[in-house]
Amino acid sequence: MVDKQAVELCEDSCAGTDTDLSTVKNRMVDEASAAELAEMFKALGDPTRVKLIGALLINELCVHDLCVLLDMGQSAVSHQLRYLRNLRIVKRRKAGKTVYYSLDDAHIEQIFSLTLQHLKHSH
Amino acid sequence: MVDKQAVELCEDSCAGTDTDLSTVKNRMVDEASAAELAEMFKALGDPTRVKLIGALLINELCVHDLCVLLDMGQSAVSHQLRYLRNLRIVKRRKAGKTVYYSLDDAHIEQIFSLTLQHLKHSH
DNA sequence: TTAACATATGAATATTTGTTCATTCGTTGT
DNA sequence: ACAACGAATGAACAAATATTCATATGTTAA
Repeated sequence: MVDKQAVELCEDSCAGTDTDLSTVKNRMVDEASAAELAEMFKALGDPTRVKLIGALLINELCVHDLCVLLDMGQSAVSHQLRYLRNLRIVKRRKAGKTVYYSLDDAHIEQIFSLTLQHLKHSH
Repeated sequence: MVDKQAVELCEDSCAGTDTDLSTVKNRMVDEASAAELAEMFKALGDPTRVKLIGALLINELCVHDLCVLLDMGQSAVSHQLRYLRNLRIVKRRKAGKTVYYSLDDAHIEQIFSLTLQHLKHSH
């Protein structure tokens, strides 16, 4: 009872922001969408993967070239490429021994460059 | 020597993709930008923070209300809000005992909704 | 088949991260 | 001053993560 009252007191005070909580709750992103969004952003939330995507934004490239460009071990690069591939951010094409990677998702480029712009315009 | 040749052989084979590595390297996102991009995306790469932002996208809200909306402890919410505030994704306004949070960055909304669209249109 | 090579993968490890718990900091009302 | 409340914080812990190492695939050439 004491607890409930405390909650209500706060809800009252916050009602001053012109909407009540149930309205916000209804318009909020649902659990599933939140999870998907987070999963997507998490994939982009690592310097190595950002660089991989940044490189593939310019050109289709094989694993070895990505290793040279990022100055990283082959295994590490391969693991991250698999990660990106599982999320369909990146796709691969085999040609003999070498495997070429490229972006699988046009939206990534938009999201990527939109955020790049944002960073440039925020001193 | 043997190693160098191996590298060159691979570079040769990859030259077939119409650009050479030095050209790609020059056009690639630099280390600093990659780090900033990753930092930004990492902030968005967690379900809790996605939900927080999702709620604040609709309305300015106090910590307690966010706790109720997300069904989470006050401490956890507060920690995540600080995280978002350090990256200037979110800002706060004090009013007596309660602190109201809102989005600090218009770009976030763009990035957020662009990615939401993307998720909706990918079966 | 054998050797050489490009890539993939599993296990191990060190680091990072999200939440909880306990406590503290400010503010308001008594 | 005191108690009550909303929010912030630091330490601790469990879970997730990125890289390395060693090894395994699969492909090509000899």
